[in-house]
Order: sequence, then C-alpha cells, then structure tokens
Amino acid sequence: MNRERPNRTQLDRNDWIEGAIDVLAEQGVAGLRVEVLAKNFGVTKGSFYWHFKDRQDLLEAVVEVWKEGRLRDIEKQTTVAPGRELEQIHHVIDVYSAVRNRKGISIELAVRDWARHDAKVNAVVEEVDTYRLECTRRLFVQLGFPDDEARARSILVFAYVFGHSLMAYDRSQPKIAEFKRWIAERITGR
Amino acid sequence: MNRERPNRTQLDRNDWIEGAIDVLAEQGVAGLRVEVLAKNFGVTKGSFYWHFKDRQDLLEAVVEVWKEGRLRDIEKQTTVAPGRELEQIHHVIDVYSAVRNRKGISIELAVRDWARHDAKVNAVVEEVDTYRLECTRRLFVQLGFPDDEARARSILVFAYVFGHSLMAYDRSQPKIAEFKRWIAERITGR
DNA sequence: ATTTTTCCATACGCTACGGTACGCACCGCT
DNA sequence: AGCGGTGCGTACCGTAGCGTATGGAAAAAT
Repeated sequence: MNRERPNRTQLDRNDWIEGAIDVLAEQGVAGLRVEVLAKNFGVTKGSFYWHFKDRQDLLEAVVEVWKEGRLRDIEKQTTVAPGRELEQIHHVIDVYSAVRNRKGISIELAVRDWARHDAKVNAVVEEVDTYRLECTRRLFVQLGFPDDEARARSILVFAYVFGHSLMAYDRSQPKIAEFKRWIAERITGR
Repeated sequence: MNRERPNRTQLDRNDWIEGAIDVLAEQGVAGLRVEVLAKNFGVTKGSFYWHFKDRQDLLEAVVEVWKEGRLRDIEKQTTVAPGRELEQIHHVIDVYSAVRNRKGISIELAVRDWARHDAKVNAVVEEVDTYRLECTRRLFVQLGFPDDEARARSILVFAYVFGHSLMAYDRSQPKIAEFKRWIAERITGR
C-alpha cells in the first residue's frame, strides 16, 4: 500500500479518497488514520488538512464515493439485453463470491461493518442495498417470476453472496466450484 | 453497558471476559479498551492487570470462550430426535435471522470482522464454521439428500443467515416474514 | 518580475490508551 | 495478634493519533 509518487505531481482530494479506500479494504475504518495515509503517499498530514477539514470530512467523502461507485455498478450490471437476464444474475453471484475481486469484497465487508456502528453510513448502505434488490428483482420479473417471489429471490442472492464471503471454511476443497454452481442454480432455478 | 456492582464481590477473570463480549457485540474489537472495560465495571485497570497479563491475553480469552460457546450451541442445535431434522434446520435459520437474538448476531459479525484482520481468530472461526457445516450436513443427509447436495445446502444455510444479518434493506416491510419463509423453504425444500 | 495562490513541511499541544510500579486495604490462616 | 496473599487504586511513563499554527517553496496569475 505504498502510493508514493517519485517526483510526481500534487495530490488532490480524489487521490486521498482512493488511497483511503485501499486502506479501508485492507484494514477497515479503524485503519483509516490520517498520519498513516500521509505516510503511504510519502507526504505529511500538512497536505491532508489542506484538502480536508478533518478526518470526518474524509470519511464522509469515502462513503459518498463508495455509494456513487456502487450505484453505477449496479446500474451497469442490471441493464441487460432481453434474454440474458439469467446469465447476468449468475454473473453477479460469481463476481461477488469469486477469489478475484478480493478487494471489492473487502470494501463491501468493511463498509458494512462500519455501517453497524455509524447511522449515517448505515443509511447509505441501506440505500445501496435497496437499489440492488430493486434492480435484481426486475431481472427476476423479466424472467417470468411473480413479483413477490422475485423480491424474495433477490434478497437471497445478496444475502448469499455477502454471507459467503463472510464464512471461513476450507475454500480449497476440490468440489467447492461444484457446490457454488449448485447453489447458484438453486437460487435462480425453478 | 454499565456493569457496576453496588457493594458487590470481587471480579474474576470470567466477569471480565463476559463484559468484554458485551462490548464486542456493541462496538467490535476496536471498542475493547482496557480502561473502558474497567470503567464499565466501576474499577480501574489495576484490577484488569491483576487478572490478565495484557490486552492480548484478554482478546485470546474472549475468542476461546466464544469458540467453546459456539461449539456447544452447535452441538445442541444439531443433535435432534429422528424426524425433526427439517424442523431443526428451520429453527436455526430462524434464530440467526431474527430480530431477537440481536446480541448473538452482533457477536457473530464482530468476531468475523475481527477474523479478517487476525489470522489466529480466523483459524478459530474456520474451525467453528467447519463444525457448523458438518453438523448441518448430517441433518440434510438424514433427510435423505445425497452427500454433496447436503454439503452445498449447509453452505447455503449459513451464507444466507450471516449475509442476511449483514444487509441493510427495509426490514419493516410487511411481507418480510413471508419472504423469509419462502427463502427458508427454498433452501431446505426439494 | 512581482504578487498571489496552491500545496506541503515542521513543530506543537492535547487526549486516549497500553503497560508498569508500588501502595494499601481486606481476608483467611496460623 | 501477626502475616502473607489477593484484589484493586494511584501515579506515572511512553506512544499513537487528531488537530492547529505557521512558514516556505513552487506554480500560476498579473
């Protein structure tokens, strides 16, 4: 996590936020210390307090950027050509429970843990989750499921993917891939 | 979280550990500060350092107690009279996704977040999860499912319940209970 | 070429917290 | 009564981290 810039330009607010998100993924909110971030960039906190009022200012910016990024991603992942809805849902399940995208999952979990102790963050997560559920529900509806069932299935989709990345069983079992496929089929199938 | 004892007896190691687990549920590991715990008990940290070598000593004890408690619970929840397996699985799903048992869920999530940044804790969680999956797998097998499918279903059970308590959608919707029932049925049904 | 603005370094104060040293009251035992 | 151990209070040190004040260099504007 060394973002030092050999004879590089100045830092702007966005650089700090992105660096903060990296640390968030690795260490959670508790690791978001301004002096540590500064050291990662190879500067001092004098720079930080130029771009931000205080630490809280950074934290709020991080949540805001996370939210916008999520909303964009969700939109992109759920607007899909007719006939490819099922494929797209499977893709979402895959992405969130995959070993690649470790960083994305880490951020997701870090933000959620953060939300458990901060009402404002929780409100943002709720907004994102609601949008996720709504978009996924639409996909299921397009697949011909009744509305209520589509809602239930979309809840199951995300509860499963988030919960799966929270579990700590042996992921090196040879049949894991097979299990995942079975589960995805169980969630989306008739 | 005021555990003060009006003219009460002395504190022992277990009192400290239980107090720590309460704080863990509410604030996560980051909230486990020696001086804060002491204040909750109405004593000073002089007492703490009598019962514990250092903070790490307490943390390890907390994990150990959590692990033993979990293993006992899992055992109790999965040894069941023949014919009541399905009922028991539904009970587990219910307990973990219920609004009551808020504290139990909080502890579960706090420990899991802790495990993401501490290899030893992660090893303990892995042990607990493996045992959970194994016991639940046996229930599904007793219900007549093939072994692989029983494994996959047990993964789905806990991924769902943990993930569900991680989501932040509107839980006051009138149909939530109905959705939950649908999902539980989807997880356990043919 | 000056002036102004931007961005960062340095130095400082303050608080929270971990850990240690030591003192002291109380309690059971002989 | 005296004595040792138990359980806790008090005082202290060291460090990490937030925030502020101020200075200065370099780029941009004039």
